[in-house]
Amino acid sequence: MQRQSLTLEDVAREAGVSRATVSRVINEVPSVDPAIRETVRAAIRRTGYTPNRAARSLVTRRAETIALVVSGAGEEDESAQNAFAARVFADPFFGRIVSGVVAFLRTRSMHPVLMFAESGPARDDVLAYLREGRADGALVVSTHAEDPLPPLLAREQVPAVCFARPALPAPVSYVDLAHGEGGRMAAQHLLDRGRRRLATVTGPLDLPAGQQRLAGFRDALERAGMPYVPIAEGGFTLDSGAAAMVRLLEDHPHLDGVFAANDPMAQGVCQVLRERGRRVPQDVAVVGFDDSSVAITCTPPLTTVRQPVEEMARAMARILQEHIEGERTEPTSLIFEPELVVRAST
Amino acid sequence: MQRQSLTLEDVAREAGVSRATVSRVINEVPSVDPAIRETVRAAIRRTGYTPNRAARSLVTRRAETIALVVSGAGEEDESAQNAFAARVFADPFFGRIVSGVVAFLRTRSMHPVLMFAESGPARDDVLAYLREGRADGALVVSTHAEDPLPPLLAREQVPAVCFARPALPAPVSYVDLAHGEGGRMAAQHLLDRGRRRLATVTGPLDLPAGQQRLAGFRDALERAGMPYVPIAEGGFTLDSGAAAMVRLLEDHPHLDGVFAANDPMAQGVCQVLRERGRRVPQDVAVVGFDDSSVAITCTPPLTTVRQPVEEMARAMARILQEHIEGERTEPTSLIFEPELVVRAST
DNA sequence: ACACTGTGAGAGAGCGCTCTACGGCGCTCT
DNA sequence: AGAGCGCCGTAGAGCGCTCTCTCACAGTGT
Repeated sequence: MQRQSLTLEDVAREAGVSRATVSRVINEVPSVDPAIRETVRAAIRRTGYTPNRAARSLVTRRAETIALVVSGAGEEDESAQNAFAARVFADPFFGRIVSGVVAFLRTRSMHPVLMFAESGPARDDVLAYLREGRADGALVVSTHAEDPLPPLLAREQVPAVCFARPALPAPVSYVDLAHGEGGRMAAQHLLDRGRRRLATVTGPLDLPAGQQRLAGFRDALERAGMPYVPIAEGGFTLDSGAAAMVRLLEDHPHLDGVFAANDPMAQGVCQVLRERGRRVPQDVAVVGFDDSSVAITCTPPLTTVRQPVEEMARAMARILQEHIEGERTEPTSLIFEPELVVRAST
Repeated sequence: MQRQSLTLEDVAREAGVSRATVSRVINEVPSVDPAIRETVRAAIRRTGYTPNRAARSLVTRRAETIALVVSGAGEEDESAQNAFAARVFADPFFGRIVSGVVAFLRTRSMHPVLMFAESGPARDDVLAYLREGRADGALVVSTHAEDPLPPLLAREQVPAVCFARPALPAPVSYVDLAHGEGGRMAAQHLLDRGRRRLATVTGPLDLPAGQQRLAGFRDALERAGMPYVPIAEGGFTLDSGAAAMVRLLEDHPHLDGVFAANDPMAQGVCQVLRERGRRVPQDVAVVGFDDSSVAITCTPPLTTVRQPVEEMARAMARILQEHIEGERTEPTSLIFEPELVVRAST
């Protein structure tokens, strides 16, 4: 690869100026004579010069790279580790996060390195990567509660921003959704549709998001004079949603409205309802959460509570950038409001 | 960040040896006295030293990073560009590719930078990134035919490996599936199930994968004495599959078997069939392609032709690594065999 | 006893860039 | 007219690492 042999020195010689002047032109330092600037630019074009990033990073101490970490709780088994990335991306949620992050970063000429921290060694890799200065900070998306990564990052004083409030206490910034508000909206919508025999399939209750969605849902019903609601806990997967629905139907065969704490579970709920001869939405109305792509491909398409994921991801990247630039030093939280998207399932 | 102030020099002083010796220990050069090696290791542990990657890259001319590029044909409109990443990851396919790539890279302590080259400027960014030496090579996944990126990479002599044979001729390595064989398997399976009035919803026919799947399907039917098969072209999306099925049913209301060239289209096919009163598989058997996650969540679960995507992605990463290391200099192709996964839709 | 090989550690020259000094120039101000 | 003050460029010192070259020393053969 002879493209590496071109250095600032070569361009400087070509343009008849010094190395430093070329560097100034490249870094757009204003105090350069416009005529000289043009000469240098022409020389750069002529030679096809591209600065070497490692050399620049060495002195600026900036990698212009951030780590985008998907962090799990600890998969012990090796095949589960290998499938981790595939499982993660099976949820359209992550694609939307990536989309938002990239949308922000590309305007700043920064780039994301994709890392998976699903086991202890993988977590150490992430930490080492940051410590080596290969990335300037980390964006963390946890798939499980009790993710040990945020506290570790905080301890190493690495700039970091989490998607969702970390369950383990750690002084890091995060963006999150007003999950409770989302649960409340789902309840209110079902009530507005005239449903009174409601139930909910919750997310994992060790996850703050799971708890808060349930709490908001309950809260709204309590205010409407319905303090007791049947609940069944799910695991945010289609199968777990289906299983939870089976349990609910056994005890409460006459229910007419279900709030599932995410869309895949709502799809499972719909499948079970249909198998048991209930029509959606005529007999039972179903509300999901997240507005992921399954909400649209589901039969029927799901009414769901939308998280502005892309916007949240963009904000997450922006806050990280501010931490890196030193414009922001204290951990910050930023909470977004959900939005109800009404489709055919209610 | 004072963690940057620790250098080789500090460790050398701490261990009472020279900088070079510490470097040797870190790079596991064998010709170091075991006793000294231990002393140095202890000093590294004591000080918590981590090498600075930029400095190392500067001299080794290795970034230990590869670009994982998702390349489109050219989205002009800005909001389409922003949604590109989300659309890409809506297809579980990419999650599986990422999974395979990461599985290989992590054993080599290399890392993937995620890049999207859906427009001209974005493509230039990718090229600049490689030229700056921030990545040692590129893994390219094209979403459209006529992707201009592979020839550009070839021209710049950047080590690169594509997922699927590039439509535009370029001397780059690639991994691919024996798509024709997959089409043949689908046809044979439908014939084995006793179906004789077959049709197919093809992929985009400007894409080699689309052409080859169709060609294989036709070939098998021709051998079975059925030279004419109704076809309708789709665009690899659910909606396009549904629309194609509508057209097929208009002209051929009595068909009893459909091969859709990917799973989302097969799902669209199933939806239309159900709406038009056909039971799947009793009245019409449906075969998909890819074995993506929709194949499982679809009603009914899809019989489909599976690509060993993770394995292909792993191989792609391995070949790239070999190119980077200089162990492999000529463009190489590696073709994988598909596998039929039988589920409820046939 | 001597040169001869081999082994392991140190010295030092960069890798390509940025950035702080500093110097020369022409201008204004007193 | 001389000092002062921008303004624009240049020189040169690193950033932290790798790696070649060199050298010291011990062990071997004659």
